[in-house]
Amino acid sequence: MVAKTLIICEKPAAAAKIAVALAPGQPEAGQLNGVPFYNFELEGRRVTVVPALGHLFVLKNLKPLRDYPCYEVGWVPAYRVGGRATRTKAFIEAIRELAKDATDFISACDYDIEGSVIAANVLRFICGEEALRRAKRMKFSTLTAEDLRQAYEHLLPRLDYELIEAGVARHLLDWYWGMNVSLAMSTAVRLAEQRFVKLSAGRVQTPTLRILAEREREIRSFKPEPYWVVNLVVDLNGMEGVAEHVKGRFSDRVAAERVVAACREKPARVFSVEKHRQQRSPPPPFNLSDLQMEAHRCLGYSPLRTQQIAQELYQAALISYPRTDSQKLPPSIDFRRIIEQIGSASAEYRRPAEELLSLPELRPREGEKTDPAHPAIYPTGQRPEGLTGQQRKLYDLIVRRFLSLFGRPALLESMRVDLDVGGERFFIRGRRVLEEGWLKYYGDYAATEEAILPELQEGQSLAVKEVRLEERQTQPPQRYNPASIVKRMEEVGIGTKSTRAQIVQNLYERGYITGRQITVTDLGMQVVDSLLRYCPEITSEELTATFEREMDAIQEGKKTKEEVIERARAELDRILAKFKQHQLEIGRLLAASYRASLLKQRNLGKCPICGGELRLTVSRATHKRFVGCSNYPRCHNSFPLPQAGTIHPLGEACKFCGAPVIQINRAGARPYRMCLNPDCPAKKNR
DNA sequence: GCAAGGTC
Repeated sequence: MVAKTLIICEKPAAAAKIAVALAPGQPEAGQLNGVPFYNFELEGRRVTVVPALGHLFVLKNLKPLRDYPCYEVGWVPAYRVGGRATRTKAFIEAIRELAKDATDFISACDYDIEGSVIAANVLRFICGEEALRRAKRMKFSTLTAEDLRQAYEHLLPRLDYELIEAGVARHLLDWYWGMNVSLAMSTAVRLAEQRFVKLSAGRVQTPTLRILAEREREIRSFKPEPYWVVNLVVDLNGMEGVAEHVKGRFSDRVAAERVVAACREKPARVFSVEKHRQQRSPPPPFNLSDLQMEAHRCLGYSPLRTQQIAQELYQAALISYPRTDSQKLPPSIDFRRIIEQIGSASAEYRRPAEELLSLPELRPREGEKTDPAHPAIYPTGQRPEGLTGQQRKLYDLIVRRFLSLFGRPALLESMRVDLDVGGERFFIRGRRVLEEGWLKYYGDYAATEEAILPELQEGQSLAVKEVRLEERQTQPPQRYNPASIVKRMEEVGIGTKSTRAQIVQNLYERGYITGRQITVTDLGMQVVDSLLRYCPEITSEELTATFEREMDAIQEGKKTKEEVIERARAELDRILAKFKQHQLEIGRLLAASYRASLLKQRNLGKCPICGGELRLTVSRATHKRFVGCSNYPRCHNSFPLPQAGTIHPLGEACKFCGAPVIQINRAGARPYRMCLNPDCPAKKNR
């Protein structure tokens, strides 16, 4: 029998690249139940390259989760857990079939902790312990043909068992902490109130919730304080301008009034005119989190939505791999070809593409961040066809960002004019673009607001149209939105590029947070409070850091997986025992805040007639939903509602009639906003 | 039912 090597890859795209790189000619491509694989001969051996689909095996409790602590878990095929990952069944079966006559095995998954676990589980559970023991390892950091061939020629003689052990420990620790604390909270509510509420906690989700809860507390306890500003409306050679007093905020009204009095009936004299020129370089290439931030800012997409659309564009071969941290684009990418193709595919990119192609050299701006496996996100140049509206917009953002990278820096001129009025000093700033550079390629996404001031001379006298005293209030800190909290998670080092957006989404689904400007619900606040008291470890990003140190120790052979697991169990035993002692009290608090959150969720706004709460209500007679007043039967105010879709209060009053505004989300339709009042004057003219 | 991590 001819020897046969089975090369196991992390994903289909990697399998294709590895096969093409290693095969002497064109590899023979096959399929088993929709799972691609590749055959070729190399130095007298048969080689088969087959992909996994990420993790094909996941941890599952071995007996029903009735009580905690529970540490009995094992690996099972991913398709057997929940209704998801159904495709993994075909992958497991295809690998089993292709492994039948294999004599040698190579792991060619990503050389990181998860990739090592993916390959090890495939080997152990599909190919057998013997295969796991004898398998060799391809080690590469990019999927270029050159790197892949090198990795094959210099095969590591064994798997990195320490890395695998570290990876398995990570899975177990996350399961132990997450499942047990989640189970403890749900059990507490069930025992205290005989009802089930799906509650969860985890190494990443709980510190994230805590960050949001701390911001919520700052906002709730914020006491706005008044302050005053003095503004000067002046005539700048025929153009109206508003100058600000150099002192900025006056905490004392009397002092501000004195300034106003000092300026009254006096002309303004131009005291000084300062101009500065500054260059602004293009922003770096997109990695996933930068794309998520920018798509939120420019297009209003949630990070999860952006990730989904980017995945679709990747699968349509329009952009490179989106789950990357890298802000770098290696010169091996054929920038000239890509820009040519972008320019010829669409009229709107033709001019920018032609301009860039006329440059002597195409060198992109790069950022600092790197990724071991993938470059930054860039368009492939393939002609887009049949895109949905959202896909088209995200693609446009990616293309324009890419083109911007090659543009010259923009040249901006900023101007500061200081004015003197009766001995009081004011200033006004202007800004204009002298050379557009990359800004014109980034188009509307480049937010450079110009404020062009006319030429003014020192000593020149200007007419003062008005001296304004304005009372303002200090503002509470800004709320996070889904994009900024994902960014914050990245900064504090929790979650991964692939999971952060989903974890934030889970916080919404648990009812812990709500709104695009994120508000933490009573339930979310109580979850954080309870855990801060009884399991503070899980509320801190330090737990991730601790895990990472433990993983490093296992990789370096300083600790064994068993020691690490044993210590975690002992710590959890102690924490969970304390939790259990107080579970009735914890359960009552959690249940009470859960009820309060549900009630608030039904509140859509104030009743314009009696000042009560307008509430989402279901009619006993017809089972249809409508909006009723909390003061019923004293107040009979009510509004009809559309019967399909989910309803979200926006906390705003209609500009035209004062009724609360709601948003309706329907599957397959774009969310729309409406005010509750069917007789609103704004609806009359349609 | 309950995590976090890979993937399409």
